[in-house]
Amino acid sequence: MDERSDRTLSGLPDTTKAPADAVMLRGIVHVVDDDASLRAALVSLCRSAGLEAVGHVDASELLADSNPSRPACILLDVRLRDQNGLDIQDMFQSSGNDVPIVFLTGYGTIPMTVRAMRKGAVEFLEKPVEDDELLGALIRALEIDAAATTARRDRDVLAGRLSSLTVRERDVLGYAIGGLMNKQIAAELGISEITAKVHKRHMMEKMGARSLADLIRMTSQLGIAPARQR
Amino acid sequence: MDERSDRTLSGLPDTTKAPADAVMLRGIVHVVDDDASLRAALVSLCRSAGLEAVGHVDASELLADSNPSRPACILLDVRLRDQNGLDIQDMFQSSGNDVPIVFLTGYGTIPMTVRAMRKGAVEFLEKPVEDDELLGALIRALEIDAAATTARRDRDVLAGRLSSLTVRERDVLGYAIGGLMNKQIAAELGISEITAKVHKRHMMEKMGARSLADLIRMTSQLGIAPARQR
DNA sequence: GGGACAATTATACGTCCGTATCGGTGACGG
DNA sequence: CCGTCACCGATACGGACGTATAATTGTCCC
Repeated sequence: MDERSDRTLSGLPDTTKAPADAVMLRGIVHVVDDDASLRAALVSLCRSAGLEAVGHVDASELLADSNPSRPACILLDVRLRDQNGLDIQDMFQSSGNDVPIVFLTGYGTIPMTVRAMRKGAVEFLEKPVEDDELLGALIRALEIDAAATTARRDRDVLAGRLSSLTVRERDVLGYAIGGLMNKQIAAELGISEITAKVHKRHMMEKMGARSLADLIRMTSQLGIAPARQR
Repeated sequence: MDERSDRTLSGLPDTTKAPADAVMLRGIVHVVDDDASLRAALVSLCRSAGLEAVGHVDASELLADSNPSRPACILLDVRLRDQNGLDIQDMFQSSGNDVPIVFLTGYGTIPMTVRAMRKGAVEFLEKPVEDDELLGALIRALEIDAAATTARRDRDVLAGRLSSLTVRERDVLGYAIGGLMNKQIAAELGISEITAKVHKRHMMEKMGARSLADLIRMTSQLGIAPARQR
């Protein structure tokens, strides 16, 4: 059953022209600090500025729960009781979670700053920090993740369609985006041209691609390279 | 069998698999420091490590001469006599020159580090610096620019082909990469399908595109969006 | 055993594409 | 004045494409 009736140019809902989505689904700030009183103060500061916020003693919950459906950012103390904030950043990265991180530290050094920023930290702030400066950084982080979230969601839709392809359909896709003719694709797979056409047709339907141009844009977004070039 | 012996996806020479190119055309380190003795010491340190290096009192020469044909990087002191290294970084960016910068400073702060790193600095080092650390950073910067240089060169070739198109050919390109049929392109331009075919043919030849897939990859590399989507 | 699905092949029809060949207009510069 | 170039148009042909219709085989699972 095909229920992709209302699709846009690339077969995806047009998120770029739907700011309501990003506004309705507001971001959340995860405050990670093992000092209970400071944590509470940071959380309440966020809330007073209209930002949703929750506190965490450590980052284990956040590392386990990678919920990519909602914009989020992390306010992370560099020096925790039993962990290093920079190592936590590494763990997020190696687990493929690119949630924006705002660092906060009492005893920061320039090498630490370099390391954190090089790995994509949004900010690296020193305690004591101005409220406005901190909130500004968090808002910026949330905006970054809001954009990343919509992009990731689009990408997941495409990845889902891709995974719905059969082996043969996936084969044909690889050659089709290389600009090969049906006849060449068939020869490459050792089947008749007619069969290749059938696979191609099914593939285009499943991918929701209206044209070869559409398909190529989708695959390049998914990082798929042609199996062979014409 | 095919004859794709020495061509890549976009019809350009495969620079990614030609390390000889990056090795033969070695990078150059531009040392910018207004302290003559320190500048000389840094230059000789680079040369002792086999890196080509030249010294500059200020960055005006570098800003004026944007020679993108050769890999380079800049070793920049944050505090110069009459200029701020971070402002120089800004000027490079606003002039479209993305040459990698390694900062060196005696009195650095974390906010300065954040600012520099956020704008793409490769490293932010404090004086006194270990020779190995500095050289490592410079080598990394040169490698970054070597990759950027080849990418830019490829891009320039494509941009050159694009600029060789006539107005009509450029129009047709915009619609063709949207997946429109010749008939639709002709209707869009208010001309006959035959004429549209002619323009398309010339366009494909000038762009060096063997297939629509080729063309789309080129245009996406150039940041060209379809004029209309099918 | 039968239903669902993937993979395969075939014939046939209309459309689209690329190309070749021919011709006409207007603008620009040597 | 004439060559060059951009732009426009037409006819025609072979091949490629998309689609519809139909059929066979094998596998997996209930």
